[in-house]
Amino acid sequence: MAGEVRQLDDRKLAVLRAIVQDYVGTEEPVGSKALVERHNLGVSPATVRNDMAALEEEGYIHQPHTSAGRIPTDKGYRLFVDRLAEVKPMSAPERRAIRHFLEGAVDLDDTVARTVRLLAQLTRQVAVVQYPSLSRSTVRHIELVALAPAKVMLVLITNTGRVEQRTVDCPGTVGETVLADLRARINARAAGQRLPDVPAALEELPAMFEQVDRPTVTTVLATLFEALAEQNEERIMLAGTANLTRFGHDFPLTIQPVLEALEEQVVLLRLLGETTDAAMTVRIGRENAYEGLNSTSVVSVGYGSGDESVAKLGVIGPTRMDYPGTMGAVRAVARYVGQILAES
Amino acid sequence: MAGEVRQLDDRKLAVLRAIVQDYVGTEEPVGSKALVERHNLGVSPATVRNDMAALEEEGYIHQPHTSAGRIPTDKGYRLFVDRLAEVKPMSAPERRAIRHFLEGAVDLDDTVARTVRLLAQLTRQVAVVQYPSLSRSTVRHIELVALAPAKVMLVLITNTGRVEQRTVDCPGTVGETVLADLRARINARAAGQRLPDVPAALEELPAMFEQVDRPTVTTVLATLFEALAEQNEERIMLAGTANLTRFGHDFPLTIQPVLEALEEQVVLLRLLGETTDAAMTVRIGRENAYEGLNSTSVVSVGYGSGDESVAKLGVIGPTRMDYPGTMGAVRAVARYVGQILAES
DNA sequence: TCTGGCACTCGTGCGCTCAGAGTGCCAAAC
DNA sequence: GTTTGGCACTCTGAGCGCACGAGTGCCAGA
Repeated sequence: MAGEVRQLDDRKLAVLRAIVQDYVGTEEPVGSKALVERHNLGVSPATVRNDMAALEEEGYIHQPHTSAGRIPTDKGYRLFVDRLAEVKPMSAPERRAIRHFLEGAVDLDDTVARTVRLLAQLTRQVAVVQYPSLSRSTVRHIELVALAPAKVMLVLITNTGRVEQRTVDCPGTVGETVLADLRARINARAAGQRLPDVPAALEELPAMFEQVDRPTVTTVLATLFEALAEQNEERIMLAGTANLTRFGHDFPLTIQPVLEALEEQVVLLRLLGETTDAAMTVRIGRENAYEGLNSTSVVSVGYGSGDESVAKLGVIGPTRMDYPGTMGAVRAVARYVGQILAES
Repeated sequence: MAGEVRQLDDRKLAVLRAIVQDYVGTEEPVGSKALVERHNLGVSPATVRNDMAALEEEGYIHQPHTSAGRIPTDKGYRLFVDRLAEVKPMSAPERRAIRHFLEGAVDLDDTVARTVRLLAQLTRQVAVVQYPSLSRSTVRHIELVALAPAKVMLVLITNTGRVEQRTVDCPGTVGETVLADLRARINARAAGQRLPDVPAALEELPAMFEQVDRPTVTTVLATLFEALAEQNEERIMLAGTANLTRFGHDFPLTIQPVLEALEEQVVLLRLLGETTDAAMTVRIGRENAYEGLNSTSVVSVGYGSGDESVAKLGVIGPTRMDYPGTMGAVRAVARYVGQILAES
């Protein structure tokens, strides 16, 4: 790989950069003449043509038909992102606006909702935000409420502000004192624990109750563990689907599988799951595992309160997208959501 | 209006019905010859042509160009829905499947999510489900949890299974006993009350506490009332946007405003809000207040646990949609969600 | 009141041509 | 050796003309 790249001298790389920039802007194959006109490369079209031929030979660009201009391939975008582009930072006013908009949120739902809309608007693409994940967060409080003689509502509140709730059908009548006792003991042991550690912390609990009450206790605990484990813990919010209409000319064909993918939470979760925690991840075209997204790129990054990344967010757009701008917006938004979450 | 309709004899109505049915099926303007071939009307094409001319005169159908077939106008669909079509009931296996699918839900979120996906799948259109509204529901329990010396978390649980939560910053330290007292008193008065009635029921509460604690009490109550009033109580879930791709040929133009509308919860809420409670509402084309939905139809109906309709659900599709089938699906789903909610 | 016939309209698809943009290659210049 | 200008070649897309077919409106006769 590195060998291949080394064969391309600086001017060829400049040509590739120019091709990507122009194509992203105009959405039309770019030819040698137009290229020298718009970027002052200091060489003639003929020279550029030679370079283009070399770039095509290496698989970085491709021409749709003979005698049309060139468009970048996935591999070309990849090189562009890795070596030719710099993340474009947000301007100070933009950063202020982001922060201000996110600060207005009243609760976690609202924060996520605002984040996703903001991201969609900034990038003019489809934005995806995963809720702060349960697996990394800790128990703030667990509440038990009697609804009926043999029916209990269980509410789980996490440090990220998330609330999960379940109704439990108990095997027998549940006394108010037993319930209060159970509530107190559960919280004493579970509060502050990371969610995956909770079952272990509560292991010995049934033994501490009288024989009669044990079935109730175990039933409640079972439901609690279920809520903890529930993979539907992984929720996602979406915005900006209207931006799909700006995808391109041949778009009815492109847009259908994308819309389908967006409807499948599982697909989106896996998509974001591929993000390596620390840095920003860019998946270009066929690099995406999901087939329907083969002509789109995904830019994603982890975010979280404090140092730890507890969830991910990202943007989905056509491979022909403004990578520097998109990456800048994604990074900025992730940073600010993290701050907001840390504060609340 | 009634006068105009009376001028159309039975055969003309039959012709209109046939035109609607054919156009919905084929998506192409339907001509007189094709019409007599596919429906045995017992008359010749020429006769049908005369009837068509009359129908066009009255504004029920319209031809895109001279010498093309006819397509129904909004007014034509309206007449079709009002007088010519019968709601097509779901088959027994379909009903069983619906019920079975909805019964698998674990909580309210899940119920709504399943409902909306089901509706989208059945109608092959875009489905919208409003969460059971807070304003009609009653308080099941209100929970207060101390998070920090001067920080309290407030959790509101309704009889529809919905959970709202807020953190409250109190003016001073809050003692555990005061908190327990407050919790008990709030619940004693508010439990079972309809949400709008809660403020009145808690009016005299601050006076029952010692002077020192009153600021805390009023702050907590203020947040509670805010949570009750919050218009964001009105949440909505959406599914089936991928079905937009089946909208029609000129679809890039049609689809954009629709996607925009779908992103705006406010628009959707107003849309469903127009539903009159009892019966099913059908808004055809320009009958929709929102401009972007001028070439779509909305079929919506209220649903709820028991007799009372606490929320609404519906379907958005092209004006050229299968009204009888869609209406049947919407009605059936609404009925079963109501049952499921009543049981839980 | 319905029907068959007939002339008329118009959109669509097909084949054709032509201009323009872009390329590849080659020989000359730097 | 690299760059440049020139030239022939290719291909797409727009524009045009034409024939076809579907569909209509109207009229005279049943």
